[in-house]
Amino acid sequence: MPAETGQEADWPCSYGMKLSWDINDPQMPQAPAHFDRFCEWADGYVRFIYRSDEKKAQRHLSGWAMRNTNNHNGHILKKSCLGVVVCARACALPDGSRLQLRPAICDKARLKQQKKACPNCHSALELIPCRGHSGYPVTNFWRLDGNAIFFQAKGVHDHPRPESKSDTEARRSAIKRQMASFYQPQKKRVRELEAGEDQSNSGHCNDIPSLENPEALDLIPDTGFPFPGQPCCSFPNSESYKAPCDLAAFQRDRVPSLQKYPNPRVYLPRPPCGSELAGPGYANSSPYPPLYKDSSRVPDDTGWVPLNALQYDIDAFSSFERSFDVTSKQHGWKPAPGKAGLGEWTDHGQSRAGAAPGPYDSLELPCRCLTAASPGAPALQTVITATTKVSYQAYRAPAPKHGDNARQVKSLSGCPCAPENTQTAICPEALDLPAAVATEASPTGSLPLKIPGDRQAIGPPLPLPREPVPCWTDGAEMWDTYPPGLRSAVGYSGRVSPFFSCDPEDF
DNA sequence: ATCTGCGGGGAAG
DNA sequence: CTTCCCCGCAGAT
Repeated sequence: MPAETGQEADWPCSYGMKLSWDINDPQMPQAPAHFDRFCEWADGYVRFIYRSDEKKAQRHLSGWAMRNTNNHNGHILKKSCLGVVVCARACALPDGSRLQLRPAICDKARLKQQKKACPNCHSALELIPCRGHSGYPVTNFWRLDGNAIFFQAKGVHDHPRPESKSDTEARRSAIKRQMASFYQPQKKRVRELEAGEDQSNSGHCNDIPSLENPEALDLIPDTGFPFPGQPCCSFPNSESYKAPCDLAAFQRDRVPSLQKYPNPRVYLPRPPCGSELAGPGYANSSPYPPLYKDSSRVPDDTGWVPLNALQYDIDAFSSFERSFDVTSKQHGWKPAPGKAGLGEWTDHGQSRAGAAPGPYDSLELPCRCLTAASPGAPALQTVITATTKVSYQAYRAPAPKHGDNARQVKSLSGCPCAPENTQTAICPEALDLPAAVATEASPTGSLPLKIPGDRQAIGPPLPLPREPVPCWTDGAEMWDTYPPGLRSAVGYSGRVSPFFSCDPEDF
């Protein structure tokens, strides 16, 4: 029977990728020998098999903002990515990072969210849609079968990570707990202050702006609170990790070309490490062919650092909107160090032409559950894309035409990632290691042929880790017991303090 | 108020 | 026919 083994804890590779299956298969692997640990930031064409009692899997959670999408198949839940909400001006937060809010899942709530202003510079917020799957949003599929929950992701997120839901929830609960004993006394004080101060709320700061607003607690820096940081997935393949990642160069090459487009949206903080390179969508439709040149450069680590640990909560900020006018004094976008001239985010438009992948780079380094294997190994070879009520209910075997090929590929891949080297399990991001790059698609620059639908995935080898990433969470309950912040307890404090302290110079 | 899942239905290839 | 997406409904949080 399937059972998690002790060694599984350190298993750096996805079991889901080691088995040959597709979410649409009539029969899923029976009694898997092992299960994957929950991957909150699944990205790329990956598959995981979770225990049916895995809480997060049961809830179909994801760090990405995924909304339910009807696939007309009651057995398979399909969810598509909503992208990320960012400041239209790409203003830099106090710590230099960028705002990356989690889009509300509910349409109405999302519209409402977008009407709000950037909590940092007050300019408009912008929703960057996900186009990581051949121009369409990345999709995730969930299927409960027996004692396992099968997960399959299709597409490579082409945008920064939004704040994860678990981060938000954990942060709030932790902060609330900590503030519990502090709240009452401060609340009283705030009221006293408010009573004696300007009520206009214009360009004004309160010492303690939002204790009145529970949501605002999200903005309160809590240096003593260990953020979960990004869940760390292991880097299965040391080779791919070292790989050609010359995303920095790639980016340099790409940026100029992006400027030729109407609405270039460029995130430059970090090397793109590959999503576009590996993603099928980009492989065949991106106007910016991947170029690999100088691989000697080590990408800097500035810019789009995911703010998972500390995302501004728009609602929370509402109180600030009422109380402060930061617009006039707020600094605008600042080029990331070393990226001057390249990081300009010029696009303020809301849409990208057609279904083509957005003309912008994603510097954010989404978690790639490097389940892929060696650079030459095919990624997940999904043949059947979504699930259609008809095909699924008919339980018809995968079309031989493509299915056979896919199977072959699958068997070949077999998750060669083998890295069982637990050392590689260290989160590269935490170590500031250069992002790994996946070049499988075409180290030489050649592009995979355009293949309709998911079959594209078969062509390009895997979406290799364009970044260090990892997504394993340590234990289902890790969110309740944050490990020391991998990314930034300090950053959190830094980003928020300005609002909290209301230092006049910060506004 | 939101999240989440379901299902109808239309558009596009 | 397949695959996508949008929309509304309803139950759960």
